[in-house]
Amino acid sequence: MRVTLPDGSVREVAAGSTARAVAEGIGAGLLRAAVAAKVDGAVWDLDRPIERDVSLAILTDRDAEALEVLRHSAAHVLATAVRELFPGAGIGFGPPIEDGFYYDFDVPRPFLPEDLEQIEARMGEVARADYPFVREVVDRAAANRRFADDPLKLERIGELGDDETITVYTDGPFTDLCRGPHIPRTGRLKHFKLLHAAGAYWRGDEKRQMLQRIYGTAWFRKEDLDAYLHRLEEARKRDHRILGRQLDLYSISDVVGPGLVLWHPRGAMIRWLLSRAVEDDNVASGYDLVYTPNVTKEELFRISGHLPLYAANQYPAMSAGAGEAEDVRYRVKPMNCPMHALIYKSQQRSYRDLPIRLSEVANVYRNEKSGTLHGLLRVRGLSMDDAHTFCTMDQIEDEIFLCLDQVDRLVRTTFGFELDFEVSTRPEERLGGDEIWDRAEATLEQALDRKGIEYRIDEGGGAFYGPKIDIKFRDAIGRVWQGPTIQLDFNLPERFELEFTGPDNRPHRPVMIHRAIYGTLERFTGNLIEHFAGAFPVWLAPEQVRVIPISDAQAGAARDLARRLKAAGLRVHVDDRTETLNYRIREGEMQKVPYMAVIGQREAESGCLALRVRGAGKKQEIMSVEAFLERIGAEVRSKALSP
RNA sequence: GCUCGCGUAGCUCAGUCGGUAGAGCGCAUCCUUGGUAAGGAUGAGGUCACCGGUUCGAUCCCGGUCGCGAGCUCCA
Repeated sequence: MRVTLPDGSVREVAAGSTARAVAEGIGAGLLRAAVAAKVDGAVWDLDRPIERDVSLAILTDRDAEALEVLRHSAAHVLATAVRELFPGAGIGFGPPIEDGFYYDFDVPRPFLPEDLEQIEARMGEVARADYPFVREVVDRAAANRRFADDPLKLERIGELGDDETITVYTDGPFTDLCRGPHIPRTGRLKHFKLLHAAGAYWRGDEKRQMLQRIYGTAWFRKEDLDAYLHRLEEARKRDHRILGRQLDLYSISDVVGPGLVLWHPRGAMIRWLLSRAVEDDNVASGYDLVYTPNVTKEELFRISGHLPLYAANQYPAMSAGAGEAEDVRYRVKPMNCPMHALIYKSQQRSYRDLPIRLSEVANVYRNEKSGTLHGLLRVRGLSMDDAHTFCTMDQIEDEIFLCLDQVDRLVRTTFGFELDFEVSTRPEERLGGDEIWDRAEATLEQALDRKGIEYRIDEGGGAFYGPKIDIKFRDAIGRVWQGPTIQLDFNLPERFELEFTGPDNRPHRPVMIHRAIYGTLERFTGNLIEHFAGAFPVWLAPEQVRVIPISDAQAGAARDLARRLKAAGLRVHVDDRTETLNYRIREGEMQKVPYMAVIGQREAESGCLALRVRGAGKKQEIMSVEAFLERIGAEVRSKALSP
């Protein structure tokens, strides 16, 4: 039997040999590091016999796929411990996930933090017992017998096709229905931690029973585990809900309602600067600005087709205004597109008028489920930087290109975010013929190709009314957020009977493109708070300079300086409270003000300032006011990312 | 929306096995006029989320409501 290794070399081994034997033959170091094997592209257990000629790669603790194997095995060890401590616990699924694993259990009461400690300790014992993970192929009858007491597993077995091999894995006292593969022995699991428990519906279906899910993480090296836990800690410290309060950016009041944001002056400044940035870019890019009402007759959403489909997400209807018929109902708008469509429709359009690009930073309200609300990231009152382009099929590519340009400027360049593109294609149920979809999908891809952008394809992930481009971005600590979307729409033009007159003097239907760059100002601001950990770049900082006189004697000079800086368009405060210098410096640092200009006797006399740069510690620079203005002015103009 | 947990001063949190509460920060006043991350003193501030029940008595026990958190689900 011939085994081909990744370097192209071929080894002759006896049929029924294992990947472990091959690794052993190559070297003791590789054997020690070996976790699993890749056999003809599929991940296998190290000890699974190989019966035919294959290509084989040994997966070591440096391979991402090996880490998945470890985590999946950690889930089994977790289940092993739970089964011992909570006999009779039903077992659901226990997959590896990004950064860890979970396992769902059917138990009479939820797990408490004390339970997790106990379970984690027991997991350690299971790991140290160094049980082998034993793979067995069983037939359906045997599987059903073995899991007779586990209805959740029986359900899964019932779904397996007749052509599928059913395997079970046993580690010590615990046997689980599982496709595998696993680490060879539980002793390989050394660095892990249980993180938290929460309810989770069986198969994610809220109509089905709720299981208790335990989340954990596992790594090959202690440093990796520590780094991950540190990353969690770091993320906690960057939480925009905490920073939002500390920096006095926004609040959400019970009295106003959940998911409805009160923007305080400092947060409002950030929001205003962001919306100005996108509006400036819109105008420069050839969009027209429009404004539309916050409430409309419900009829509008009947025409658009959002009722009844979307009604659950809308605030309930209110009755008509004074003097109108009782049965006229109004709704707060959850989106702008129908109104923009009506602006399009307000006059006859010629193909010569297209594309027509309408943009609006607008408040819309969506009655999101209470459980989904989360600080600024998930709200009910949304400020969308919305735009709708009406164009011909032939113009789509250029219009998409324009959107991608905006994304590039406003998101990638301005904030240094790495972007990740995904094209979602036609779903099963859709509007419009294949010919239109072929063209539309190809056009999206052409625009991306033309811009030299790499992208993934989410096959069948598009909306019923058109394909789209989803753009995700990665923040300073590696977290991925949903960013801009560019969505084609064949439906709304249909429903509103939008037309333009073509060169053939006949009516044609335009295509609509929905697009948001920031998405919503709430979410994007929340992302930025976490990305910058509250330390906004100078152009975006609500307070750019804090002027601090050392003693009362310099208060006048400090106010003069502040006046000069404000005249140059800067956002400046003077902190001349009767607190010590140390105290005021500390407060300025904690408020993350990018620059503090300290004015003592020497500076007051020489017309200079002692500049303290945020985060730079004791280092200070004495400079003239002119030099400072030049420096900060350049940073604001260029939207510099530091300090 | 569902499951579980939580809700004490503006903030962060102690505490009360049922007898109406405490710290630090912040705030106010006074002293200190300070050269780069907390100078000192005094003081004000709480129907212990809200409604109902049990009890001689509830912030504490029970039920409900609202809000928050972790998830599930969904999405910008």
